[in-house]
Amino acid sequence: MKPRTGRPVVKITDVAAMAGVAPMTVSRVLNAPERVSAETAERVRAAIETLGYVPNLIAGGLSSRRSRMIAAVVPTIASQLFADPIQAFTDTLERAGYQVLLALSGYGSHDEDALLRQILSRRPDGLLLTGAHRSEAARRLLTDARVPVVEIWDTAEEPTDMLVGFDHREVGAAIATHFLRHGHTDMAVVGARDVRAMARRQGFVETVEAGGGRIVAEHEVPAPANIANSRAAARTLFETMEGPVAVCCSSDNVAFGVVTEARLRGLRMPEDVAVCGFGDIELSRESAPPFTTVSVDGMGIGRTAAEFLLARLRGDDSARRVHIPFRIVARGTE
Amino acid sequence: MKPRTGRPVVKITDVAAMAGVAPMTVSRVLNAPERVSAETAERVRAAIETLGYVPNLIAGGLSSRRSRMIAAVVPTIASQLFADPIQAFTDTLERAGYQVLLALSGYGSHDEDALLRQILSRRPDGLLLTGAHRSEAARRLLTDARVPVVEIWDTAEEPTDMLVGFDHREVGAAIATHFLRHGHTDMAVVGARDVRAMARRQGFVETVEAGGGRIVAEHEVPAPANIANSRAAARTLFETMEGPVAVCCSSDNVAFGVVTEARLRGLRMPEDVAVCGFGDIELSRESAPPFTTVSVDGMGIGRTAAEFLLARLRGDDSARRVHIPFRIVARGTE
DNA sequence: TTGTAGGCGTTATCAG
DNA sequence: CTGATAACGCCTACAA
Repeated sequence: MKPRTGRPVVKITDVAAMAGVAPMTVSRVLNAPERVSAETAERVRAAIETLGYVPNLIAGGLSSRRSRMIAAVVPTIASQLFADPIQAFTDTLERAGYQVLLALSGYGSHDEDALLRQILSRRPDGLLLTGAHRSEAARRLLTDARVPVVEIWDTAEEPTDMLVGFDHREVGAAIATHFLRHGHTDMAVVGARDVRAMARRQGFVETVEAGGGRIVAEHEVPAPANIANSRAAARTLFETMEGPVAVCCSSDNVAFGVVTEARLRGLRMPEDVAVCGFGDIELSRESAPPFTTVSVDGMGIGRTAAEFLLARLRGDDSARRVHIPFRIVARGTE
Repeated sequence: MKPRTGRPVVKITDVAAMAGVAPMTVSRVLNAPERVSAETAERVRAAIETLGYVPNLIAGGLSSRRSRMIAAVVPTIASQLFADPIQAFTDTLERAGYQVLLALSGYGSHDEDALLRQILSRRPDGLLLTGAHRSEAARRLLTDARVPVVEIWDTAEEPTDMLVGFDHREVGAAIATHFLRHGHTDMAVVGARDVRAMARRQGFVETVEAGGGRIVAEHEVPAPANIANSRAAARTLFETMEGPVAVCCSSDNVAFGVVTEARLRGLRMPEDVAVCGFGDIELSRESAPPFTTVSVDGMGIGRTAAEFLLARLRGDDSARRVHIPFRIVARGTE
């Protein structure tokens, strides 16, 4: 923006002048071609081509009050976890003529309100937020902005607006049940301490204890969990454990670290160490040995979230909230 | 955007009215607080607070001709490869008050022009592009738009504008030299066929042949290369090879696949199979065994690219082109 | 330090 | 099917 030298950037009036039509007609050729005669459209398109006109969506957005932009907030792209949802979300919206503004929030509770304010100042037509627990201030910000919002990857009693998620406590409980069913009683928890990992942990611990098992160790690694820290935690765990253990990991990265250390130590899986990850990223399937993990349909979540927003943008005001199923994929580490 | 119900979204005139000042004063409080008296600023801030005013950057951008937005185009976020550059780029620009619009281009030659046109229609104040080889049309689009552009992660005789990259052929050559120096003569190439991977491959092959070695096998996997396809390629390679081989992989994902298969087959590394990856992602360091790879300072690239853009935006018009060093990190697979 | 006037480039709306 | 006119909400430039 802001050309300094040479001729200024081409605008709609330039195209209109060259084609011998009103600016509004150029606009129509671009946004509603069916409402322009074929010959006129042809002339206009020729002018656009020779002038190299690129429409100014900032001006268009101000006038139409539609930015044709959807913002998506995810914690990080350093993990594979959110790659699928983002990709599916983006693809679906692009096909509908929207662009996605991707914002990274990090895991610490870096002032989400400030980030939202920044985003909202661009007047997105819709918003995807990861997680479903927001401050009152954030919720007010969002409702005041009157923007459709989809929260994904979590669940809450009262979502801000629309929701495409699952219950992390249930995930933890499912892992516990799975381990218990396979006869494990001594369990360990290794992982990060972000909100959702904590929810999974809680579900796991509760269910283990209710089922007659016990938690023999807990090891924390900083979020987002990397392999190095997870291996370190695993080493500590293996040095102190006194018998077979089933380990509930907060992500596949963590699980990979645990499996790797177990293998290097010659521990048998699942006899000595059972492991379950979370995420079902390629590594869980294609490393050796592959390991058991929780699979969530990330692409489905992304696509559904996009469709919910599109429906709302089409004027369909029904509330939309779905829970996406998850499942444990057993791959030999129990 | 486009509220339908209830009161309309608060705008600058509402704040001005409540604070008893002109709209311009509110604008100043937000954008140049030092030019407003403390008391006035206080009143204005109070009004902003109670009304929940969120500035409209679309309107502001149209007026000021600055979008305060920088667009970044990367092939994918499915690989860890670009996570560091993106993160560093984003962090640096955020500190300077810019937001980053992340766009994914994919690897196929999906019409880059169309993507650029879309992006430019938002009038970004600057652009980061991955790769340095563009069509003439794309270059014209970019120069006509008069936007500062940094190309990263590659090099070219005539970059579009600024450049923070390295020569992929040199990378391939360095791997070849490394293998040759360790006494390898029979080499294989496994990997994707995207532009830059091909450049590395070319540098590798040339240097191997010039150095008296020979290429005994080449295996292709679709881009972006995943572990599964890489393992499959490795299996084929190992079934057909007749002696020790040094394998040049197009990425760490590929190398992980090769190392995994080699380990499962009981092949010794590096005696039977030497492996070198590209990217130095955590997996190369923290999987077992760790493997040799090429390390590039991704964060440095991202930060430098951001700084180049910021300098240009400050009005400094000097050309900026740097080559970022890379190095081979030997980790035991030779 | 604060205010006024005008315009940024496009599209909604209504008229022809 | 096409055009004229008036916003859209803010900021530049200038004036007081």
